[in-house]
This record gives sequence, structure tokens and C-alpha cells, in this order.
Amino acid sequence: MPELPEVETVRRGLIPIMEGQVLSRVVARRPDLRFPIPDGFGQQLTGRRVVRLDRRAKYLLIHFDSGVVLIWHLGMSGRVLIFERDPPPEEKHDHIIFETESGAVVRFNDTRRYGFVDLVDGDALDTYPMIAKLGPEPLDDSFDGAALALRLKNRKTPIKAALLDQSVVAGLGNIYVSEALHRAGISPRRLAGTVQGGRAVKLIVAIKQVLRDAIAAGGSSLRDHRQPNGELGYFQHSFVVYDRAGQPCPRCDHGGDHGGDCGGVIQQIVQSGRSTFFCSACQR
DNA sequence: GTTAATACCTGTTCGC
DNA sequence: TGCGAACAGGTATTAA
Repeated sequence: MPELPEVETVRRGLIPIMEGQVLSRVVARRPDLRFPIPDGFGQQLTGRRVVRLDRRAKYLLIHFDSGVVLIWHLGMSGRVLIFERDPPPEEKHDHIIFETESGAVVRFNDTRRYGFVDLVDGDALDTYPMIAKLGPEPLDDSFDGAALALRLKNRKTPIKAALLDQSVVAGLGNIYVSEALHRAGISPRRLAGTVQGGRAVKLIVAIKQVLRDAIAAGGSSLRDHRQPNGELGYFQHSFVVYDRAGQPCPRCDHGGDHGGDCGGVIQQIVQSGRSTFFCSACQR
């Protein structure tokens, strides 16, 4: 699940638990996730104080008083569990354990192990390869229709694939790309290079709306349901097109003259190996 | 340089 | 009911 909004929800949930706290114990329970866990991972973080939790695209960045930054990617199945006290027994895929001096426990559970952690000096963060090649943050005010159009110009690949490319725009995943394209009324098959001018404006507006709505939903889930299992970042969120193949297109309110009812049915196709959901009646 | 296919790993769902 | 196949929300690497 973790795309930008879920990672942001995790960040916000972790701030009251970790920020300003000294970590009393940090343990990696296996030597690797997607990549090897760096040597001395636990030793480097134990006894250090967390000074700030940031996010870049789908990466959590935890800054420590030693100047070290923990780069943390949740991968595809990564989940963050928080227990302010009395944690239950560790489970099978709880790979990394953080404990704070105030007694809270944070666990990184990742079934498929596509997630990873790494440690880097804060001064070297911007040159860390996976961070360095990221495109703009979609929620930055400076990232507007013109900026998006420029990055899509001359691209021959379908817009669906271009938006999944983290160097074009950083933080979108398979779900929110389908949702944003639907909201913008743009076909996922349209060549990226043809999304220019007004279409690009519509698309960037839709992307920002979809992400902001999802972050808001995550935020309310943090406040409203303190989940007994401590799970963070997963929340009830209804998608308009994602995983709704065969259902009537539920909302076509992105202008046009169909008056909010296009009569279409959500279709599922495969593009570069990934499922795409869209309505061919109102996405062009 | 750009684009598509492949690999990584485990759990769940689907179809026969 | 059982069992293998297909599929799942990400990204680095390889091949074309």
C-alpha cells in the first residue's frame, strides 16, 4: 500500500512517538530486507536522539543528533506498528524494532521484504542515489501544470507509466495514478507527451487533490481509531476506480457535458505489467 | 537517452 | 476440498 499519502500518515503518526526521544534499543532481526541492513545499524542508532522526521516521496527520513539520517522505504508490504506500552509478542515479519526511552515500541513489519533501511550522513543525503534521481514533490506549490507538461514533453510512453516513473514526479504509485487520471478525465493509454497545456493543468490539480484527500483520510484515521494492533499508515479509504473493475463509473465530475453520469463501466487493463483501472467513457 | 521486461519475496485469491 | 497458477500497492537492474 505505501504510496506518498501512506508514508506521510506514518510520518505524522511517528512524530509524537519518536521526535525528540532517545532510542534505548534498536534491533534488526535479520541481516537483510531488500538490501543488506547496514553494519552496526542498531549500535549506530541506540542512544541517539531523534531530532526530526521528514519525508521525500515515499521515503521516510529520520534525522538523528549524531548527524546520521535513517532512510526508510516501506516497499510494497511494509507496515509500521506502534505500541506506546505493553507491546504484544513480536510477529513473524517484524524485522526491525525501535524502543524509545519513554517505553514506546515501533516495529517495521514487511512480509515481502521489498522495503529497506539505510544510514547516511546528513550532508550526503542529497547525493544518495535513490533520493538524487527523484523528480519533484507533487504537493510543492512550485510544481504546477507547466512544470508537469515540461517533464512529460516528448515522452512516448503511456501517461500511466510516466506517472509511475519516480523521476517524472515522485511519490505516486499504482493506485493513485489510476485515481488521478480518472479525476482528470485523461486516458491511461494516452501518450505522456500529449498531456500538455490545459490537460497538464487538469492532471496536476487532480494529482494534488487525490493526494491531499488521502492524507486527510489518513490523518483522521490517526485521530479517530487508535487501532489496538498499533498499525499505522493503513486506513479505510475508498477508491473511485482502483479495484472496481466492472462497476459503473461512480463519479464523472471533471467537467464535460455528461453531467456527472457518463454511463461508463470501470475497466481493468494491464500496462507494463501493472493493473490500471479506468473509465473509457469519460477518460480521453 | 528512453522504454519494456525481469527479478526480488511471501501471502492471498482464483480457477480447475 | 485441494492444489498450482496468478496476482498484489515498488523499484533496481538488465535488455532492447
